[in-house]
Amino acid sequence: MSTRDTVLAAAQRLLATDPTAPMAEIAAAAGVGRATVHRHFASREDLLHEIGRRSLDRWAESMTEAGVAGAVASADPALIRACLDDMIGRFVVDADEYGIALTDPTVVNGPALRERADALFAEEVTLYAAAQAAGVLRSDVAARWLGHSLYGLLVAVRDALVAGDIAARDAQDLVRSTFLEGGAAR
Amino acid sequence: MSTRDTVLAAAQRLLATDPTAPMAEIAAAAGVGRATVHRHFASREDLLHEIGRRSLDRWAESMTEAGVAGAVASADPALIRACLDDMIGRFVVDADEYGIALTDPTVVNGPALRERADALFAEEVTLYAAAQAAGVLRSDVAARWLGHSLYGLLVAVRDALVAGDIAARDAQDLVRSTFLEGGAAR
DNA sequence: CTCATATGAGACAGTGAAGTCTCACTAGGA
DNA sequence: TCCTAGTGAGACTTCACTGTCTCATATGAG
Repeated sequence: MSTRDTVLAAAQRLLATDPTAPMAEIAAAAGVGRATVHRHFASREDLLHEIGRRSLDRWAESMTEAGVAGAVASADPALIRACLDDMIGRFVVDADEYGIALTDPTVVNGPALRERADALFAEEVTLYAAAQAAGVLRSDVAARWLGHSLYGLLVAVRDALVAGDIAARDAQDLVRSTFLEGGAAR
Repeated sequence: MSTRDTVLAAAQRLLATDPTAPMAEIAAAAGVGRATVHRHFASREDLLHEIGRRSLDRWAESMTEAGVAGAVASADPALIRACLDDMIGRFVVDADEYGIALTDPTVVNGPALRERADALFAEEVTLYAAAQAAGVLRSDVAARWLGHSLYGLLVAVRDALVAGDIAARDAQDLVRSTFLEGGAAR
């Protein structure tokens, strides 16, 4: 792994728990001199921006790999449901690695990133809308609300993992099950 | 409203979206001089601590008013369900007014606040556990996970409101319904 | 009116982090 | 061997924020 990637990885890990961690700490966590960090990222903002960009890349990638576009186009309930399960699983993994961007406004800072995040969310919502049309998801709530609620569950996973209340291997099924079936007894 | 309360309210509102907002911005948002803020709160940490304390107060108050202790003691499914609905509604209102700062390390900073937050969460979880025992909530997931997922939905509400995707008056029912029934079609 | 209290505005110094720069060292290729 | 690129360490400047202070002003009670 290149020095640049080492720094990025360390920064992602560190900033997830402390978004205000100074550059010196990030450098130390990466096992690198402070000057070296600045050789690869002109400013702190540059570093944050790059993390945000990568997070969005991963988000887009996960939707592509889950076959969101195809599932939406198919309008097939079984395919949509499978795509949904797949995508949720990928999101849980992503959130674990790229979790910072979840709640921190300092990461997705620029208007360009903001706009791209909105576009990705809109793409994600097309799946929810298709799922509603196909009878997979309920239609009495806004498709965008379903998107927000899944996002909220990803935040919940992070908190639960930090608190040690769930096992990492259970996270995916927990989110899928809670997102789809809720918490009420059957 | 006293100047002190004005500052606190402004700080809560501002710090909910930007926990690093400088004192000058907080003062400006409160329509007050920077020196005045320092007259009421010796340091920034004091201010944050007070916000954290008040938020936890409100949390505790909401659980008391919802009758959590009584519902748990009763073990009555109907009462527990009513208490749950009541509590969720209060939490949605609280989250709107007090921000979601309860997991932000910059707000809940001291070990004392941290400990109290843990205790309150534990108290909340007793309701989920009682609900599981009474057949109101599903028992195949950890009670603490249910707590985290509700918190996640509160985050979702905030985001959805900011994005303009839901109406404030729908928030309570949306959270109740999503928390209990999930997003799958019936 | 008089006075006490609270405030706004602004000046001030201290602090910590960001960013720049230099210099010496190391590894690897020509 | 020599040279180049990348690095660590550290000095240094700049800057934003914090916290303190002073002084003039407003407001309300007596």
